[in-house]
Amino acid sequence: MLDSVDLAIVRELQNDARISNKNLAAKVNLAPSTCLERVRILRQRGVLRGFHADADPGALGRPLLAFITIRIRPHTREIVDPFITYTLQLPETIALSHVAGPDDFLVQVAVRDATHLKQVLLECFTSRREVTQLQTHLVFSHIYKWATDPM
Amino acid sequence: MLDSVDLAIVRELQNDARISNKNLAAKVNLAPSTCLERVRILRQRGVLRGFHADADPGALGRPLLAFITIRIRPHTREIVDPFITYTLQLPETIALSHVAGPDDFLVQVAVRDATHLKQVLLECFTSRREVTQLQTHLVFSHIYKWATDPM
DNA sequence: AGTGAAAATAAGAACCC
DNA sequence: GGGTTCTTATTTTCACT
Repeated sequence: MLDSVDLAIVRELQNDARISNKNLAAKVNLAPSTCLERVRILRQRGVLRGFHADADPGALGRPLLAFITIRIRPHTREIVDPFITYTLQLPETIALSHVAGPDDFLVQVAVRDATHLKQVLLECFTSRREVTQLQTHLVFSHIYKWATDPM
Repeated sequence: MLDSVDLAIVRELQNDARISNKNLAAKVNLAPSTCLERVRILRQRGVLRGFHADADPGALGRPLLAFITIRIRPHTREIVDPFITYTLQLPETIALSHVAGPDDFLVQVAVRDATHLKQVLLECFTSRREVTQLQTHLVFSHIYKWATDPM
């Protein structure tokens, strides 16, 4: 499906999405026009889903990160779907994972401080009837590997 | 610190890091040269930390995502630091969070299939002496909100 | 800080191998 | 599928406000 040149293109764009097509082409040993076409196809096929700036949450007034594991009951579509919609609409929510395991959801939030976190937990989550259990993991440090390693 | 124009620039780049400077300038009502300078300063100040392509893990041969919560003992620097280094070096690791809460670490992994996941769990984590407890959450769906909502 | 115009550079299209 | 060239567009610098 993806050849080594495609993988190289993806890797470069994972590391720097704002690299110019000319530079990208040079890095992967292609002519600019060929490289442009490859990128276009990768986007069209959904291999490259988007390009996003990574902004410091602290600079944006949300220095505190936390993971919240949540169990809800009953775990039916009628309860699950509205819960997902509700959680995603919260400005504090950064990411939401629907998971199988000890918990049902893993919500990542970015907040101003501990008071703000408490408020989100109590007012947004524990107050909801379907939420039966909730655990909070305060994030000390978070490292994201933007580029996928080869297997 | 950041005025509303800076916030608008950050928001646009979070949504599309490959937007041209010309278009970005038009969206935030600045001249291209002014916009370019603002972006330069935002990068220099560390507000914008980088720009990354979001690639489909499935297309890269890792369709299965999982969160692994890990407790280690003892929780001392001599044990913690090597554990972090070790985990980050695993090709399957996508993200690592050092957290306070019921668990010590939250590791996000991308794997080929259930067999690969089992292998990672058994060979990479449970086999390590410092790992005292481990729980796996298989990810059904994962939604990431790239742009930070205003508070 | 912000702008507009000029020079340098890159993108994108047409065409060929 | 890949490359070269050419036209168009964008980026980036700089003198000025």
